[in-house]
Amino acid sequence: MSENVANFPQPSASKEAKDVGGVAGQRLKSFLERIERLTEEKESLMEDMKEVYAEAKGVGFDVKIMRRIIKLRKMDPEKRREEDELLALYSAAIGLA
Amino acid sequence: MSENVANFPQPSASKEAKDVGGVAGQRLKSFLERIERLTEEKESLMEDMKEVYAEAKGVGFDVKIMRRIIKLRKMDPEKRREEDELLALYSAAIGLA
Amino acid sequence: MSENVANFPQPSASKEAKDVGGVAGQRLKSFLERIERLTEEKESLMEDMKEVYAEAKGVGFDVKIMRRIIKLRKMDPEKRREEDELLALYSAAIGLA
Amino acid sequence: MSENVANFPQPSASKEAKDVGGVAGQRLKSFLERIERLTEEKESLMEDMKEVYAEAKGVGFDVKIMRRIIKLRKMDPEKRREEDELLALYSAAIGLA
DNA sequence: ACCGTGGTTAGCTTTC
DNA sequence: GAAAGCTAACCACGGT
Repeated sequence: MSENVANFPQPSASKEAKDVGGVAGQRLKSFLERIERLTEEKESLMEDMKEVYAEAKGVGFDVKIMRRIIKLRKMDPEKRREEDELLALYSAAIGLA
Repeated sequence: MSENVANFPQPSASKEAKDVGGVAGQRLKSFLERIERLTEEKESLMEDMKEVYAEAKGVGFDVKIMRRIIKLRKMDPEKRREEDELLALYSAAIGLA
Repeated sequence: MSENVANFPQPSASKEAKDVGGVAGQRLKSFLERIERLTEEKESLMEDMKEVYAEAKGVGFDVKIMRRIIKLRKMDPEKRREEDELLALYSAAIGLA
Repeated sequence: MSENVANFPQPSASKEAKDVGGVAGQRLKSFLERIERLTEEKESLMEDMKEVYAEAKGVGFDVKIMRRIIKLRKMDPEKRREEDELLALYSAAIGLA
């Protein structure tokens, strides 16, 4: 297990609270801001997606089914075929319609 | 990677669909029923929990805060202390109130 | 919106920290303990479920497929049929295998 | 409840399976592709975020705490203050450290 | 009464 | 292979 090597200098007597961390503080802030920027962009895209779904729903498409389709299209065809086969086998074995 | 050793016998000519799997089918069914039974019990408990929260809310307690308290009580005190300390350190370093 | 009617008495000068809340504190504690008891039982059941899945996996069943079966068995047959039909319709419409 | 107004024409005798849906099929495909494009972009951003966290971790920062900080910075300060106050009140009431 | 939002839970991925 | 963290689906609540 690695210790927090970024542990702040822990100055025994810092006069200014804002100095806590010093350079490390700047570094941390930078990381956080990068994350926050990316998060904003991500949320923007998620908004867009919601709008697309809403529009599709507005013209009568079933969103839940659309999601299933998206998933299916994303899957490897071979893997999908195998899983479906196994599902059919299990279903038959227990008498599930 | 281990193959599905429980692969059903795959009789080339089973007369009855319900026979697919045979003994394995019975075994599978048993597993599924055990899971389903446990799931029912779990859902019953979750219902009970919801009722407790509802009652607490009814007499004016804030459910969200209650959940936070539950979480805190569940945490190892030492670990919690360490995390809070680190949080305070980081907060100070970036000037977060 | 209702205020927190359970707001504690907020004694202006409580000598003992443990007196904060008084009767309400007792009430809160009781709620929390009920929740925690139920949570324990729930987690125990979840452990049991994990064990069942592990056992099934141990004899060669595919856990992921088992989960799908469980879901299917839980669904209303009519609703399931409708969804599958819609899925087939959409799939055909976009030329998905 | 609104019916699926986008229900496909359901031609009683479509000669070509790929014709199912016709115009609606094109429309659906378009929606799906828009979603998939946005999803790709989102996943790319998520990759970036993971890299930032990995880099931060690499120089010794605690990722879990960073996430807590991000959350705190995102919260409305006033709301946060209120919740913390309530948490403190409840904690005191039940004698939680 | 429905829509939208927030929170919780379950499933999947990845790490150890 | 087990455990943890993250993501996506589900659900219930509050708002309009």
